Amino acid sequence: MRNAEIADALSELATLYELDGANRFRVLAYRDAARVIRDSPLPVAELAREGTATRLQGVGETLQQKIVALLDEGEIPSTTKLKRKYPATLVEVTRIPGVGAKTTRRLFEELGIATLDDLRDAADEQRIRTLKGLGAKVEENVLAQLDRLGDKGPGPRRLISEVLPIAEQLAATLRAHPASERVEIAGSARRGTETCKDIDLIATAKKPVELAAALAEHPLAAEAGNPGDAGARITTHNGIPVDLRIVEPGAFGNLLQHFTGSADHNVQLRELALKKGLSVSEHGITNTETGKVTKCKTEAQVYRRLGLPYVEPELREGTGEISAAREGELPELVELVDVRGDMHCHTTLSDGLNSLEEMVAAARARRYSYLAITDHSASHGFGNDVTPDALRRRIEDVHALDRKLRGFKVVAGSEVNIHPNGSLDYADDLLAELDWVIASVHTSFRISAKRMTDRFIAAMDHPSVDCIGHLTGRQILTREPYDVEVERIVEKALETGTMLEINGNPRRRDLSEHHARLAAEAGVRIVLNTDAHRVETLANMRFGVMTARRAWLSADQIANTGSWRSFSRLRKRVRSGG
DNA sequence: GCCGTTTTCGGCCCGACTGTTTTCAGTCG
Repeated sequence: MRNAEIADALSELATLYELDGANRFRVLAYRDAARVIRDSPLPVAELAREGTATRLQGVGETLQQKIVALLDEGEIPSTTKLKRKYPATLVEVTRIPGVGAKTTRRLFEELGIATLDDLRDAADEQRIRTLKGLGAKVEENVLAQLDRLGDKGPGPRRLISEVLPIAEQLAATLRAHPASERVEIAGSARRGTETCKDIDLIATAKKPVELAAALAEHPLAAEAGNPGDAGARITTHNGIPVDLRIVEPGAFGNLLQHFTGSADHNVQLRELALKKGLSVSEHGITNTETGKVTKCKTEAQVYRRLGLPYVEPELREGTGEISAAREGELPELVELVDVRGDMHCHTTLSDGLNSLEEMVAAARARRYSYLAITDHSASHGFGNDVTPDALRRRIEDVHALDRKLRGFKVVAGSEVNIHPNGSLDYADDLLAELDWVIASVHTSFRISAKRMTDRFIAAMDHPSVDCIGHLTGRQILTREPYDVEVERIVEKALETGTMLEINGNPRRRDLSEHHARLAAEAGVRIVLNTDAHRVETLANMRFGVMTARRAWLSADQIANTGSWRSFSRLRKRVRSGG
């Protein structure tokens, strides 16, 4: 059973407990555990069977037993029991924004509302207002939320590549406005998460109302609330909610820190603060003894006041960064400027849109020192089928171009399919002629985790394979990762000296930050690649760097932050002419 | 239900907003 399914089961049970009026900290414990399990790079089902799932922060003996029961019986016994009391459909009702567990339970017990359809009928017939404490506004909200849900589901998350450029454009406009002083992007976009649901902007301004009005009148705004001196709220034409908050300069650091989050990071930070007699909020840091409030101009001051060094936004996920900060063990994170080359891109030879020469020129314009050309082996329908002869001619072309260039290395490579049996798409002698080989899976996704893992392991055992491409094949928001035993992959990568790629395509981000952290901690060499299919998408390197930073990686853990010479030395096979 | 450089028991973040209330509970981020 996948981590996501275990997490869903615990999360459902949390809601059932909540409906039942359980201690709210117990409910919180189930939700926390669900999140930790969902994000774990390890197979939690196996850990629970071995009795070692308790090493996950937030999972104790009780939850471990419930996971084992879930595996054995298909459902947690407490869930089965509670479902006799509350229909499972009530869990859906609690997902309506504005309707929580308490309200749902009353609607069920006093009006017999069990499903979303029941809820709509009751709101239509104005029966909700007959309950004490609930009125016409609640009915109005319920109907509005149900309509919205019918359209597209609740507040869709979007890829950061869709959201961040809009955030940057809005921030740039506001910065250029004469009324503005400081404008920063906050929220998940600043932390570099895979998806975002909205945009948070934090600003200080000489004339706050004018700056707020500038956002409300921005051409990207389809709807705007009333701009005031505290800020403004708009929705863009493509439906992204944007919140601008304007604050006095003296508390800019507090507000930026608060709205950058994450929620988990902030909770842990406040817990730490309380132990030091300090209470943290977006307005400042209060000494709980004296009541004295300290306001901070910068985030660094916020952290300093709590006795911590500055914590980079990408690390603020509540996954150990606060204790690392206390110990002075925060990593020095890799930056985009550290990246010296891109080892995965495509051209018109397979399914790319630009020529070899165009891709090289674009890489040089990015001030890289090297670029690997890695068209698909294409036995399975990626654009043109790159035959062995075509690949041989390509190798010659690449080498000829490389000889012409000074201070830049063009690398003759290929992204070779791994067949279901673990064999590769080209003959060994041809693979040996290549300077760089990425092995990837593009077909037969639905095989067992064991067979998929064996497939990768066979490829890593091949002497010509330098790197594994987009390990799990996931496409964020649209395709689940395929089942693969990441621990075994990591072990084999270490043993054979095979590198693992972080694919920077914003749809992939694969390795995920969780897998990348696991692999790098084990000592596997990581490569940041874009898998670009046109010159523009070489710029996706920024998303790869975001994943690397969220995986706590420093430049020295990433192979392509060094010169071509040093990169070359890190490959498992020493090649001629390298 | 989890967890421990102030605790193996007694804690477990903070504030804003909303709708319905005359002081607050529920919900949310």
